[in-house]
Amino acid sequence: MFTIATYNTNSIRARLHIIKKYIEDIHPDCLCLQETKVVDEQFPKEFFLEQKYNVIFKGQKAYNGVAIASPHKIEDVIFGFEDGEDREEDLTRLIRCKIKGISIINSYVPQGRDIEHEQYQIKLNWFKRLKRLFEQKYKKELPIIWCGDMNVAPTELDVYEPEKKLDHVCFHEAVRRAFLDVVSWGFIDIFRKFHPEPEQFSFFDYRIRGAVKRKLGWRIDHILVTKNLADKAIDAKIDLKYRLLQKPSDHTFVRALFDL
DNA sequence: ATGGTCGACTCTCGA
Repeated sequence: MFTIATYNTNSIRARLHIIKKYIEDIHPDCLCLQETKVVDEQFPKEFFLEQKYNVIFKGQKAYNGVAIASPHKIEDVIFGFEDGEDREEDLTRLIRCKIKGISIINSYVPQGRDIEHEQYQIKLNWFKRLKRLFEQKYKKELPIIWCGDMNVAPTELDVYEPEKKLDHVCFHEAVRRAFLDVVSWGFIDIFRKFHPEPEQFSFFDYRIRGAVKRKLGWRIDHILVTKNLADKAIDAKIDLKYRLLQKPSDHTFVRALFDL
């Protein structure tokens, strides 16, 4: 059995009690975290060691930050794309490694702010760079997991009132096309394989009152896997329970299980 | 219902 989970923490230091409970309950073989919002000197490394987890991370002050934690050996650690275009920020948004022979790519894709904003072009370019990364440095026949906060609802099933989100940076046609182009390299949306039904959301904006109850959410946290892993997948879940345990945060854990 | 809050950090930003 191999379990991978992804969670946008929106400050790892504010969510340690949630992560502790999740590790105790689920004991994921790989936990991919985004928006840790902490510089490396202040990263709660000791917390993970207490849970008997190894951890790799890179962050910056106030924004971004990614980490991968695992009870197993974490090998071949790389930050960023290493494509010659890496800005400082990219190193705190993309973290890659290998665990038990599986290549793991954990990404916190730039949100984009507004379709007119230059940040949106950076976001679209990010997906181009990811596509190139997979084409040049990975082999789709091998076991690979690309997961994280993609800041994209890929289809109209993945957001409430999609007809009103056409100009939203997480649903705009260009961003969906850019994301699906990376997926087309050789990935399967393993969550969707197990849950074709609507209203499966991983993110609820806490500014909207009663968003969970009213099902006003988005599915923007994804786990994509190559065929060889998809064939061994047993189940996938959105662990909403852990969101209800915390002070309003926005994202929750998404998890996939494999018979390995 | 087109809302409003949280976290980090400065006196506001990003989501």
